[in-house]
Amino acid sequence: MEHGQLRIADVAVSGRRDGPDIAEKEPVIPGGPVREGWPDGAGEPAWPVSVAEALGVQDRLRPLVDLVGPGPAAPATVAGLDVAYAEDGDRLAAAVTVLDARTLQVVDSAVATGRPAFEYVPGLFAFRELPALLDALDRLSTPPELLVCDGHGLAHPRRFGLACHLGVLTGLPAIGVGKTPLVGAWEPPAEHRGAWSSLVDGTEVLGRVLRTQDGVKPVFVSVGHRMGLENACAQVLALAPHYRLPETTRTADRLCRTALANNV
DNA sequence: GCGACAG
DNA sequence: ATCTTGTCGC
Repeated sequence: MEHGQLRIADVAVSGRRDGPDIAEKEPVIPGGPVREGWPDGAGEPAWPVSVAEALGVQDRLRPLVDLVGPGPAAPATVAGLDVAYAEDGDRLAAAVTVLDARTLQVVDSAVATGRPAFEYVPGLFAFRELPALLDALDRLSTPPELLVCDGHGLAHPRRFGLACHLGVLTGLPAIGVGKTPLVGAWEPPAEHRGAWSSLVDGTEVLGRVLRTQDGVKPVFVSVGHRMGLENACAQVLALAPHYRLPETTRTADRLCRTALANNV
């Protein structure tokens, strides 16, 4: 599956490298951009290398998020994405597993290895894993109908978390499922599976705190792209019939870990 | 000014 | 994310 087939948005993904403030231009990753052939804008770098550039990228892509689409009510295939890091944090493996939405069986999968593409900065987390995740998506034989991301979507300081970024870049419906909160206020939902409470920032609803199993810690669900919050939660519940996390993330997690262990 | 802070 | 020991519970 080529980037073209994924319909990577034809937009500038990077930030401008020329700026007045020298201090803010310091590369976050020594050596600069790590990805070649990125669908960058005219004359612009392949990937942001500083915090200032990354913030600029988010600001530019944020308007491209589709908040209208309710999303597929009954997707045939759902993909889970996750990344595992080596102990030294020098190497990583990204995995995508595609499940049959009805049987929850893995019908396709792919792995890509690489290096973290950015320093870990809360709010800029996506820039670390995106290149490897897109590489893995490229290796699938068929595009999935929905992406379930390990991290937040709209529940982000600038309303553009990993799930939004991945959704915009691929054009696919995407939802974010975080294990811990990043932003927003919330109250613990009732103890039973399916119970939820709103994750809010003032009057703005960022997502939902959803209990996927009786008595277990809830997960944080937010819209990524081309999905409605109600539908997103329904999909997550359907994907988590027995465990706290959706089967999509569980299978992807196992795949990238074993891949990392086998140096594959 | 001092914490908090997806993975 | 990753490192860690035992422990509580089904």
